[in-house]
Amino acid sequence: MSPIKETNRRRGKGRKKIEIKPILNAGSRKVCFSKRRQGLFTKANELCILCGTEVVILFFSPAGKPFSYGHPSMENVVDRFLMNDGAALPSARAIPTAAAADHCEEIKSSLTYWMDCLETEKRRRSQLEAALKEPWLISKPFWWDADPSSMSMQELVEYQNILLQQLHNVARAEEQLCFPVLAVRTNS
Amino acid sequence: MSPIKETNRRRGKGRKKIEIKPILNAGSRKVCFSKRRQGLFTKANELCILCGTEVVILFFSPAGKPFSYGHPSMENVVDRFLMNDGAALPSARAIPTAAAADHCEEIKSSLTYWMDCLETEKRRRSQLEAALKEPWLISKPFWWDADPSSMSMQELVEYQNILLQQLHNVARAEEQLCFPVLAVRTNS
DNA sequence: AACTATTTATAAGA
DNA sequence: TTCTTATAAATAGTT
Repeated sequence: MSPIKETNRRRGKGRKKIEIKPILNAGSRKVCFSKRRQGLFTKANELCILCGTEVVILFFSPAGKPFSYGHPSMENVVDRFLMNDGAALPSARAIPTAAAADHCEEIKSSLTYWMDCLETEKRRRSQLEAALKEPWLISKPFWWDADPSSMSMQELVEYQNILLQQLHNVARAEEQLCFPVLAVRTNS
Repeated sequence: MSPIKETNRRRGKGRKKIEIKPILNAGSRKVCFSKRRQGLFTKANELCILCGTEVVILFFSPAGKPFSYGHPSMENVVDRFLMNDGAALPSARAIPTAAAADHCEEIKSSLTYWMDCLETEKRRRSQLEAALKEPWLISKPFWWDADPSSMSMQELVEYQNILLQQLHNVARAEEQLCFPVLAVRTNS
């Protein structure tokens, strides 16, 4: 009857329930990430306003890009958070807002001390990481997306083996789906 | 007929739309905070699993109590984040010997920063040491790693394609390493 | 803490 | 990417 734009009717098929598990497809993963990142920030913001909460959210996208949300500001909250843990360093907590020059020297020497400790820790950590020798396994959330062009030959071979092993697992899983009885027999 | 507990029926009157503004009543604020904190953590966790994202959330309750959520671990993400931003804090290393009161705040925040780095380094080192002692932790890339035996056929095929593509990439990378000249020619 | 009527978030599809 | 829509999920108010 009416010249309703039928073309624009019933376009989406609506939300389906999804299982919470890794999204294999990189495109879908990216879309999901964008939507949910926004949702998370919105929720965090509402919480701040409703309850007067201070919040910081830090994260890395699937592509490794860092994001942050902070209210009132990232530094502020991180700072307060660390101050809470910082019982180990009383001088850091005792600084009045208007800092006295006396305290400044004290803080400065603390700083030097802690920076030295940090250097030592970093050195130890590097050694350990070198021992692990599988940086592409450690740094990539979805290891099968790792970039081979930046790997050494040794890494390539190790990575290749893992890929082949996983392909094998996939093939077995496919057999199980197609011929469950045969598969069971094969296993026994 | 049935001894249904009519007493317990239709008790709530359902959700109302609320304006996002500070909740004045302390009791209501606390309840709201509890519910939404849980919601925020749930969302963060889903994002981690779905997209392989690393996330940290820090915040303070209205009562000033600190909370944190982190996946894979708070330290890990804060660590990566700060490492990334680290260039933004050059002053920390360049503290002048004669410190002015003006610089006190700056130094203080640097101190907090470096203490944080130290903590994360220490924890990270513990993790690595633990991993070294347990080879099975290393050979299993991640706990969320795709398990073919629980995939549908469609997922299996998609995963298989990703793996095959990646194997192809690995093979090319190996060629590049072995015969750089040939590889260049192939590309032109 | 448990219950629901609603609002809100979001998976799929265009 | 952005929009739409059906539906799943979160949650405000109440008990």
